Amino acid sequence: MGSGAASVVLDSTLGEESAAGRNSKLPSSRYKGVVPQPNGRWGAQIYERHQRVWLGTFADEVEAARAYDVAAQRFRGGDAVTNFAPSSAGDEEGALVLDFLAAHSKAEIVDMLRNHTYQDELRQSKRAGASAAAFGGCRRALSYHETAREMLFEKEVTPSDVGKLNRLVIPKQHAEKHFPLRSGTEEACKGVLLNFEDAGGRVWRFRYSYWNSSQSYVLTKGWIRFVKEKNLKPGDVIRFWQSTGPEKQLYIDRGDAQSPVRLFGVNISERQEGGERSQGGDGSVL
DNA sequence: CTATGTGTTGAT
DNA sequence: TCAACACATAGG
Repeated sequence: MGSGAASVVLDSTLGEESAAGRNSKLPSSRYKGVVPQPNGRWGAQIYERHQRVWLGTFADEVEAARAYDVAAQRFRGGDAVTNFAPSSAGDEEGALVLDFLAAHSKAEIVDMLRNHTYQDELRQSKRAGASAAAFGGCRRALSYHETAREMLFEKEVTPSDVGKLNRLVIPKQHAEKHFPLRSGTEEACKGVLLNFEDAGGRVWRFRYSYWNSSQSYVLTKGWIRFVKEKNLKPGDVIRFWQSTGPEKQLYIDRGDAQSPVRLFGVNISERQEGGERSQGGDGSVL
């Protein structure tokens, strides 16, 4: 529970009382649209037409404040009062966000916030949007090192991933999102060949398929060669990327080799305003 | 049982 | 519109 981050700002009017009244008052949030929950978590809410619209609960107060900001901008437009710097059409990143908000109904946005899937959905839309933009604009082909790309996901490889099983398990969640296989078809059964480019520009070809026996998505043929070549050890992190252009070239590289995340020359790997996130898996930076 | 979200009220 | 507070109830 008590995430250390939240500073305990005790109401000065409270003093030291409440010896009898066991229920000390809940701490108010410093953020608009954020309300404390009895269990130490934080709720987000926005009002519309005299009615409260619940935006979900969050472990992190700042995350709740962000959720409110998203809703505020969708519900009330560009001049909405927000906790943190609102997305502006001025910068590329902000324009993307605004487009995304405009493209979805209020109910959809609320749903994403309540389910904590907003970040994921937004990132997905960025991928599509970037492709579309690249189609429209007349730009020369980008060379390898200039290619705009975006990280899809990363995995800390397990002993079995780099062992004698000659396969890498791709976490189901990520596999189904980024490398969908039409189940039931021969595509899912026999698998498909996927090409990945590494940091050195070398192309690796892996067979990608679904194993019914273990209900997992795996990279098989070609994988062990990559392991040996890169000297992958258990605990190493590998990352999967995809170019944001229309070619949708896939990339793979080691996690430490931190290459910058760029989207048309704008570094989008920086944090937005505000704090950190700690929740499970998804909430990543992008 | 706990966590979530609603009913409701008084304030701004 | 907003948040504080109490508490019903959703959900594991």
